[in-house]
Parts: sequence; structure tokens; C-alpha cells
Amino acid sequence: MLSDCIRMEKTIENNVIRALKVLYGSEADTSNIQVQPTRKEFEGDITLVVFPLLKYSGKSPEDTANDLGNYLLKSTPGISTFYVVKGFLNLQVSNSAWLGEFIKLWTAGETNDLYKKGQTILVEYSSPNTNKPLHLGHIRNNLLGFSLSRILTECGHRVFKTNIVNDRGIHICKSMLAWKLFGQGKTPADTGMKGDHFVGQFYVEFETAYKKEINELIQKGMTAEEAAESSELMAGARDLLRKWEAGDRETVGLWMKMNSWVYEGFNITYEALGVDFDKIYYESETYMLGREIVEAGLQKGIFYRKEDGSVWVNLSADSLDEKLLLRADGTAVYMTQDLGTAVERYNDYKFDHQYYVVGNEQNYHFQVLKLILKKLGYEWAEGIHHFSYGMVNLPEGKMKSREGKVVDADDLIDNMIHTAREMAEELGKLHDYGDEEKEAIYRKIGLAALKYFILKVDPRKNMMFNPRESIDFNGNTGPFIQYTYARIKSVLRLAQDKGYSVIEISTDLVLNEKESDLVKLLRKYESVVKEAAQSLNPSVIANYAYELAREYNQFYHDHTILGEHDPGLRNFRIALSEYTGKIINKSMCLLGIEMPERM
RNA sequence: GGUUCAGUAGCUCAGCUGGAUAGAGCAACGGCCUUCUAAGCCGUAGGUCGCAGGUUCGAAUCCUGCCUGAAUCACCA
Repeated sequence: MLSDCIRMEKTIENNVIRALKVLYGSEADTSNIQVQPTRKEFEGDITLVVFPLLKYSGKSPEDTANDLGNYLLKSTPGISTFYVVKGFLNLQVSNSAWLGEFIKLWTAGETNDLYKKGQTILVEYSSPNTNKPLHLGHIRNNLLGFSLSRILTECGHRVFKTNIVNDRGIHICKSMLAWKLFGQGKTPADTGMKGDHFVGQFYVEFETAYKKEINELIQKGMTAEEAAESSELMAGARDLLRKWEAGDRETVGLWMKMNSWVYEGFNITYEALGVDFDKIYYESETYMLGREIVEAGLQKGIFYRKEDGSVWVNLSADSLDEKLLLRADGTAVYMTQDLGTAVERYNDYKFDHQYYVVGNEQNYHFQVLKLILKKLGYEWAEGIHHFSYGMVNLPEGKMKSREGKVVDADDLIDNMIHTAREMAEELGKLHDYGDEEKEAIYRKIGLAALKYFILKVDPRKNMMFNPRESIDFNGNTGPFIQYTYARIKSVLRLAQDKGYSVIEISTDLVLNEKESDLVKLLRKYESVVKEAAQSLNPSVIANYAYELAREYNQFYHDHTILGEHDPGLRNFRIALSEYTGKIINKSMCLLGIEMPERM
């Protein structure tokens, strides 16, 4: 399918090389052949840039373009005429050729051979802490991870989505202590709160009480360090951590109880976002892994031990620093654990690639992780990649969860759905639907607005979110694309009512400009998906879907579909609409965005 | 200070491995619904692509320097 679609450009490239040989006796380098779509303001469809070819022709740009144009006109089927503008050769593709391109797409069906050989790929994303609810930063992570998984799947790979939950450590102990001190035995069910919010509240309570305690100690004349050391609250939290590690029954019981509340809450958020996982790893189960690996590296002399007993690796040869791998007391650090889980995952899946969807604040960590794995001799380390994405900032600056300056995920989702509901009710197009059906549509629209807003920006860049200016539903937005889809569906329903069914498409039609523009865009789909996969960038697909929707709306506005009297042309337009709807749906599906049949 | 990333319209963002007169949306202003969904379409206005050099037929894009911002350089995760 792909090869069919790019055949025309490929043929042109080959024929240019042949032309240069025939006309000028030169062996041209393919890298000098630049074939691209002609800009809207010029006549033609496909442009050959002739500047790089002047060294072969030894002629002026115009003469060279004319020579090549004449050659291509004779040698390349589908080219009807050409225009020379300065150093650009603009080739016009004939009407019937565009129609032919569309018929190829139309009849190709669901074949998918973007990549011939699928690989096994792990995508790790989400990876929350269990001491607080998810916020907008997590939403970006989840959406990117989920979308990347779908894109890679679309490319024919076997993709496994994983999540490593940070369910242990001092932060959970803080919530636990606060609950013991202030919780009065209450549960989320008692308060009607979502479990993750319930637990998060105690985390915040701990931080507030702790800050107060420190301030009081400082008032009494202590330095900040002294105060931190003599804090009873912090000592209590540390004590819980020790008890937890020692397997103290009561502590572990409380830990399990509170975590289970959090998971209930997380699951609701994950479901609302429409993301899921094939396998969830828990840090409480994996944090010990990695020690043996460090020991082995020590034996091989890749790592070294300092006098105090701590283990380090020296990466200065790779222009990085020394890095700690094991504390003097033998306990694991973040890196130890990540080394362990990487090896464990390789053993579990024998992956060709593993993508870690983690914020760019950890660029250094993943650089080191990969390097150490390579030093240890794991060849598969070449296949691990950090899918690094930028932060979501507020107008005030960074989100700070400790200070409560965050945009809560659940609140945001609810707000989006609420806005969708208000707008839809105002427009009143869904009167004949039942409440449940309506709600399902509001949900789709609200989530589309949110997801598209986040996924349309380049993942590598930091992005801004202003809570006071709510996310748009008009213009370059998810709902706009959904609207276009719903419009198409509406046309198709009416076509069916009228008994118009398209069995085959006439090869004898004259396309208007909007129609051929649409065909041009439609045949780009697979190369867009491929580019998104290669550059790890769902925004490429988001922008494509928008462009396609905009193009379709122009076509829809300018030309009647069902009102067309010529049955051949009418059928073509119905088919064009249907296929556009299909591509819009597929593109948005790769972003994890659902399309409504009506809105 | 070292490393990495970013700086494009008032705001939020596109701009592919260098290509023609730098594009969208929002906000502003003006048009288009007795006709397939107006969450739409069309138009007007809005730019020293951070600054300065360099590479070449050609630079928002590549190189160097500088300015600004972010992240990171933890026995935190």
C-alpha cells in the first residue's frame, strides 16, 4: 500500500536520474534529487528543485528545468504538463492520475505493511507515586505513552505497555504517619472521597505539620539543619520506613490498606483517560533487584568500592561523573533498582526496544543507565531509549505538588466534560438521544479537547497550561476534528437512506481542486505514521489529522455531495468522504481519541 | 561553573533531513445558515523567526559566539 502511494514520486526520482544521464551524461547522486509537494500559490502538484542539479547540467536553472520537464513529460505516466518558476520545476499530475491514486487507496482496504518485520517493544509510562493523586504532568505522560504504544502497534510491532508503580519509600510513610496521627481511623468510603485524593490529603497534612514543627524549632533558636534532624514527625516517618523494611505486620498492613485506596483512585483516573497496561510492576517487589548485578560488576572490575563500603562507577571517560550504585550500608538507590528492573524486563520479554516515557528532568539518569548497562556487556542496552518529554508549566511557573500548586487530573477531566456538556446542550443537536448516550458523547468530546490539546505539541518541548483560559473547543482542537468526523458520518447515513451505495468508482471523472487536494493529503497517511514512530512524536499525527479535517471542511463547504446529479461524481464524493472519515478516525485512534458518530 | 534543551504574530503552537512571498488556532474586526451538522466556511489586520557573524545559488532550519529561560550535575525518586 505504501509502495503504491509513493510510487509516483519514486518514479519521478528514477526518471530524473535517467534524464541526467541521457541529457548530460552525468551520474547523479540521489541525495540531490529533491521532490516535494508544490506550494499552494503555484501551479502544479509536485515540485523538483533543480538548483542541486545545475552541476550536472552546466546550464541555467530555467534551461535545466525545461530539459528535465520535457523528459519527464514523455517518460512519466500521470504527468500532464509542467511549469518552470525560477529554479523550480513544477509538475502537474493529471486528473485521472489523482483519481487513480484515490481508487488505489479505496480498494486497498486494511492492508498494513508499514514495517515488514515487527519487533517486540516495551513502553513504560505513567509510573506514579502512591502518595498523591495524578496531575496534569501525569496526564501528559500517560497520553504520550499510550499514543506511542498505539503508533508502534500500527507499525506492526508487538507492543507491551508497562507501568512501574512507586509504592514504597519515605513519601508513603509520611502519608501513613499523618493518617495514624490525624486520620481517626477514617476511610475514603467514610468521607466519600476518591482513594488517591484521600491519601494525598494526608501527605499534604504531613508536609504542613512538618513545616510548622520546623518553624517552631527554628523559633527556639535551632538552625534549619538542626531542626530537620530533631523533627519528631520526620523521625516518625523514618521509623515507619524501617519497620516496613523489617516486615512489621502492623506497618505493612497499613501500607497495603492505604495503597489499595490509592489504586482504586488511580484506576478510576486511568479509565477516564482511557489508558491501560499489559503489566504493572511494583517497586516494592523490584527494589531489591539490581544488587546482584552491581556485585557482578564489582567482580568484573567495572565498578569499585570506596573505603566506606559504597559502590561507584566512574563515567568520567564518557565525560560524565562518578555515580553511586549502592550505599555504604548496602541499600539500593534509584539506579540500582533501575538496573535490576531493566535486566528483569529483558528476561521477561526479550525486547528489541524499550521506551521509558519519563520527563526530561531525568535525561541524565537515563543516559547513565544505558551507559552502565552497556559497560556491563548487555548488548540489548542499545535498544533502550528514554522518551523524554517536557514539563507542563502554569502561568505562575512550575507545578509544585508539595505546595498544592497543581492542576489535578480528575478535576481537569471533569471540567472538560462539563464544558462539553454545556456547549452541546446549548447547540441542542442531540435531542433524540437518551441521557446515557448523551453523556457518552460529552465524555468523548471533553476528553478529545484535553488529549488533543496536550498531544498536538511536540513532546520534547515544555508547554503552557493556563487554567483560567479553559481549553478551546473551536479551531485547532480535538472537537473540531470530531465535528468533521460526525459531519461525514451524517452524510454517509443520509446516503444510505437514499440508497446510494458505492460499489465501484468511475475512472472517468474530473476532480476539482479540493478533491485532488484531499487525495494528496489522504495518501500521506502512512508516511505520517512512520514519521511519528521514527521521531517518537504523536504531534505529527495530531497536526496531520487537523490538516485533513480542515481540508475536508473546505471541500464540504464548497461542493455538494449528495446533491450532485452525476451519479459517478456523487459516488466518488461519497467514497472520498467515507475514506477521509476512516483516516481521521485511524489518526485520532493513534492518539487515543475516540470519535462520536454525532455531535 | 559544566552538560543538555528551548527562544517564531498580543497569547498558545506548526514549520520534515536547508528551498519559492514563514503558517494555523485563540483574541480583534468584517462577511456567509429557507440548501448534506455554523463546534463550520471566507476575508482584514497582526512578524527584525532572541542578537551578531559564518557556510551557499538559497538559512526560521546547519556552524560559531553572545543574550534570555528551563532542566540537570544528590548516599531523593
